[in-house]
Amino acid sequence: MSTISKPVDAEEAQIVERIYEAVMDQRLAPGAKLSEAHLCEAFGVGRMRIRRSLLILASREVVELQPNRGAYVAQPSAEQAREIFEARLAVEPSLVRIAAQRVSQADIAVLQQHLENESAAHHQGNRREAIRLSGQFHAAVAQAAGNSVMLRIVKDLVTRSSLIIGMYGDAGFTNCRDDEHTAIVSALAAGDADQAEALMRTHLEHITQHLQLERAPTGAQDLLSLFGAGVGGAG
Amino acid sequence: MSTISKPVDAEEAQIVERIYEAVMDQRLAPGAKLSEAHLCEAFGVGRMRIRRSLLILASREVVELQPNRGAYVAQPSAEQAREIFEARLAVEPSLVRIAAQRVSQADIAVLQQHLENESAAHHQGNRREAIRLSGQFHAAVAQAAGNSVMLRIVKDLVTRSSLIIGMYGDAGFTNCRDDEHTAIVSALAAGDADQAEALMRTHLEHITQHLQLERAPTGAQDLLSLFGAGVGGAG
DNA sequence: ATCATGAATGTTGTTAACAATCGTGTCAAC
DNA sequence: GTTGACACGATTGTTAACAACATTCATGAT
Repeated sequence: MSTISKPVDAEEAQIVERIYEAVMDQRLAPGAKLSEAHLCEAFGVGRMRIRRSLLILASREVVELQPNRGAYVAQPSAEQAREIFEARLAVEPSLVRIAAQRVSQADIAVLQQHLENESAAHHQGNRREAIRLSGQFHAAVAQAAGNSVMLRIVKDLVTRSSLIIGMYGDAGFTNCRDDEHTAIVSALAAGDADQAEALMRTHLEHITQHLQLERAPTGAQDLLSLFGAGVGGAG
Repeated sequence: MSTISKPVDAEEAQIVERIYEAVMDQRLAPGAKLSEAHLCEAFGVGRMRIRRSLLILASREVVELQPNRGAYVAQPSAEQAREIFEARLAVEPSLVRIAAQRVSQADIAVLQQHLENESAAHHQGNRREAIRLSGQFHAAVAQAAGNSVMLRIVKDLVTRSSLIIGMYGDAGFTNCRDDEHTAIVSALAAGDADQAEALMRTHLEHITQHLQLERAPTGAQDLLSLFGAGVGGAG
């Protein structure tokens, strides 16, 4: 819907954007390998473009670049997960408050359309689309707030949240409950900044509560992260 | 003092970090050209490293990459400046609240040492150092809050704030008034989250008030941005 | 004198070949 | 049967040369 910026080149921005979306709707699982050659083939571009795109994604911590080993979709640690949701809790309530003070009718219409799309995806059982839209809702709020700087911040946080939910979330549990989204939009439409902020806060808390950060993360790299640091233990 | 992360390579991270600092203490003015060849010479590395570093900096919007023209230190527009300070106002009060709930004695000691350094730089008339430290103070708060995700966000915002102050700030006015920093640290030491948050909010508002966003930005590219679009004027 | 034109120069962007590293599979030894 | 070493294949990292583009300066015409 919106390229957040122009990382120097339109074609390159598109590659970054598509990988972003693939991470967001969990087509790319945490730890998935992103081979240069495969990406070159997939996008039909030279290796240089892919490398640059991967570097951008790495600088946003959506992928991890392991020297001489390649690029992998990031696997946020439990600590990083905590920090990311703490950051969202610090940013998004303030953000929705700003949005409440500034939304136009057109913005409200966009958000309501978004809610309908979410609902439709849910009823159609289109899980991927539901996840993607439920994440994009938070970016849509940032857009309604009219602050592209915060939009980028939120978008990065939401994308990494998708990874976290994929690793630590209850199986089958989607990003957000859409009825909570509906309530937020209602508060925005009513211009009730206090309620919008409160609803966003509880919404984010609900998401956090459905994480099991103490659980060993699911994925390929478990043994590495478990045993990589040393052999110490209670034995 | 702290490399925020490991963008794939230590040497590369150092280049990025040093350019960051040069922007922060206004050794690199907004609009300054960053020639690849010059940077290669300055850092003693190959062109590839420089290009990667510039790409990272561009993805953080600290430099702007103009196709076929080169890399320039970013020149935030008035609108971007508004968004950046709005973002800081949304993030940093919450951040200092978190810090108040979590700081250790060691963190307080670090912050107080920082205040002394700021004060010393002021009294010695070391303007660059004063500017740099006054920006780094906000990053130090993020570090005290124990959230590296928010640390990076704040660091990016503060760095871009330096550019904004360089373009729209009163001449000779430094980033922050250090006595306000002192008050914030006092509130943190007392564990008074409410006051810390309030102080940070007013502090940021004070900075914003000393900007003149409607003024034509100062800088090297003035003539281009002023006359690029047309010849109109009061002859 | 001013402006347009065009070559010359310097800078950036791209490509391809080469070097280095890592993972894997095989084979021998214990 | 398991373990270790070794060589092979594959992937990433680096370098250098080349191409494309923009800027600048000189030249000449109006």
